[in-house]
Amino acid sequence: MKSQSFPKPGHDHERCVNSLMVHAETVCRKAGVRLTEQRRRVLEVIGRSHKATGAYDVLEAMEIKGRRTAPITVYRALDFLMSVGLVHRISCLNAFTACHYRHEQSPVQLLICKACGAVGELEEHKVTQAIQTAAAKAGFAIDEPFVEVTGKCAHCCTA
Amino acid sequence: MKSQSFPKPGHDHERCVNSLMVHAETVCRKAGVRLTEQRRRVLEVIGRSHKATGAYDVLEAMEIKGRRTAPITVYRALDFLMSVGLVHRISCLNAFTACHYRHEQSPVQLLICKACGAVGELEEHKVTQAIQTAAAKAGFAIDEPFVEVTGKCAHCCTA
DNA sequence: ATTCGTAACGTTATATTATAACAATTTCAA
DNA sequence: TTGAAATTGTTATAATATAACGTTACGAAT
Ligand SMILES: [Zn+2]
Ligand SMILES: [Zn+2]
Ligand SMILES: [Zn+2]
Ligand SMILES: [Zn+2]
Repeated sequence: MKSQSFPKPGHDHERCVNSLMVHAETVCRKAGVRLTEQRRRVLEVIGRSHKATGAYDVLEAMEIKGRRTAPITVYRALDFLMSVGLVHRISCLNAFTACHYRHEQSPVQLLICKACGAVGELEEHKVTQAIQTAAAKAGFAIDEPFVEVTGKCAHCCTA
Repeated sequence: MKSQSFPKPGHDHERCVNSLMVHAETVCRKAGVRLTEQRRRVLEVIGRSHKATGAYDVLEAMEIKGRRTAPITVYRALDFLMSVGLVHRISCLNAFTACHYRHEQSPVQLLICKACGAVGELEEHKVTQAIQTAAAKAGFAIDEPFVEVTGKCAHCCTA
């Protein structure tokens, strides 16, 4: 029901980043897990935009003076961040996006704008329920529903 | 609305394959596109099971006397088969599955059984509509909705 | 039947994404 | 303090996908 719109172009993204990192601390503390330096760095990089970010883009962005960490380091951090819901995987792009919202692990629908690359999120119970109902009719017990929708966001539609 | 159930274990799969290939001919003829030898071979391999098949599994299965075609050949055939709706991509698995059904390009929901690996398909308008409604509320113009659901199929639930 | 443009395929090389295996280090609590 | 578990480092490799370009096959028009 709680429908999160796309971030406006030109918004103060610093605030998104700050809020994201504070939120991350909270989430991890509550869950009794550790937001280590590596995990924080990866989240920071992914959070720098609302677009999908590839694992190797993260890797590159984390590079300090030509010294880069190994891919596995990024993937490990990503796995962790996904496990606590701070990052979503966008499987149709083999990429990732930071979750700037506050849903609590309930299924999300990802909207991917092909024009500007931004990723929006919906948390529509009706969608989840429709899937649930349809699956049940087929006797299928849902583990996890992945909904990824490509298209054009509101800002790009009017532009 | 038209809900396709999972194929029963032990069903006569030869019939599925035959039907699939006949259907493929029809579809291609109607669309005025060519179901070439390579494309046919790729579809045959993927159609051999109701499971998700990786591109390199196809490649391996197409091998004749140690002579294997190049990956690009398989990917090209896959792109073609997807374009005419004879194959679906399962992006959460980086794999593909033959479409044994007769929906006409309308959005499909893929059900992936983690127990037996089988892939079922739904064509629930209610799901598509719920997504459409939710997206519209956010001002998002849908290009294509991808719905992939992992879980346990009816046969594996009772087993 | 010949010609010509396009679609399909072959060939080689390479890009991109992701994980395996095992050692070293850090953390936290008993 | 010390020992088990979690995290990270290091090296190597697996798995998935595409680029570039030349050749062949097909089908329509002359
Ligand atoms: Zn922002
Ligand atoms: Zn956009
Ligand atoms: Zn079958
Ligand atoms: Zn099953």
